[in-house]
Amino acid sequence: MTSTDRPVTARTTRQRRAVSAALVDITGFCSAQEIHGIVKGRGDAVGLSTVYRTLQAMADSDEVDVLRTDEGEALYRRCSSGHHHHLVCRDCGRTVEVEGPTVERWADRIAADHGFADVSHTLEIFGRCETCG
Amino acid sequence: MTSTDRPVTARTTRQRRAVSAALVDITGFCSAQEIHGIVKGRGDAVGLSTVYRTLQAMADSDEVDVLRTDEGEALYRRCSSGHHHHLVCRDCGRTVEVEGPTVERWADRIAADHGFADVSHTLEIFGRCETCG
DNA sequence: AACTTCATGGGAACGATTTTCATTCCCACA
DNA sequence: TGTGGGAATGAAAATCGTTCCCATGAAGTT
Repeated sequence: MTSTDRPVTARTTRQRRAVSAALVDITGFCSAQEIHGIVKGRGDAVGLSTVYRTLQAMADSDEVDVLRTDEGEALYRRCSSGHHHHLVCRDCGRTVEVEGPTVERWADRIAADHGFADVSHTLEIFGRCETCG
Repeated sequence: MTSTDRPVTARTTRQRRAVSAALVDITGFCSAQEIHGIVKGRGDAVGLSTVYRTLQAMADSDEVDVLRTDEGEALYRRCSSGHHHHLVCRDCGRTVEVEGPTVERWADRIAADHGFADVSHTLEIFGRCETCG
């Protein structure tokens, strides 16, 4: 009785390969539509719905990171596994993955102090990188 | 030559008062539509567009905090001024404003280490509060 | 090759938010 | 107290990212 019954087996299709390939060449975060554009620009024809589905699946299995624009748009980027945060350039989108035992501890502590359990958090840092200085 | 030319004078209207009043009674974060519902439920008729506009204006002048659902929906809540973050209960929406010199410094430092300037960040902590335990 | 199940894609559907624009309302000033 | 005009309102239409539907095509299995 799984909540969302996803397929038993995951298949390797041309479309999924195309999306993965596009993600490799991306340095910063991209929206689903941008990724769709990149894939299409390469001559690989992939439906927009498929791009969304694939990206979502990859997010579920932690193959990509997702973050949200101020306007609520979802941005994707392939990532290393494990818990980490991002330092994103406001101008060029360049992204650096950062880890922070300090913040993790801080967040957990604050939450505990207030009697909150089962804690998680979101944290993104924005700025302008050297190149865009 | 201001980028977005907003009105010279801000007027006090019945609608804005209604939205402000609704915000006072809210403990956690609410969506614009929920706030619209609350206002309407009280008998004050206010257009949805107006609620959106008012909330946005209040956000611009830091009278309310805005955060985004995982699904990208905007949630509003009145707040104290100054830079702070939130500890939000996943179940009941109860919110605690928290300050964290530690994180602020950490974020600035990380950014500086990577050559990023003009730094800002977003941080929200989620958990389950005692009452919902 | 036959078959079963999953995946695809194009367009319709959705839902939150924004815009449009004709109408109504504040409010500074006469 | 009256009034002019910019500001605010709201109903409906427009946006726009994202998801759903479902007939058709492809993967992997036997």
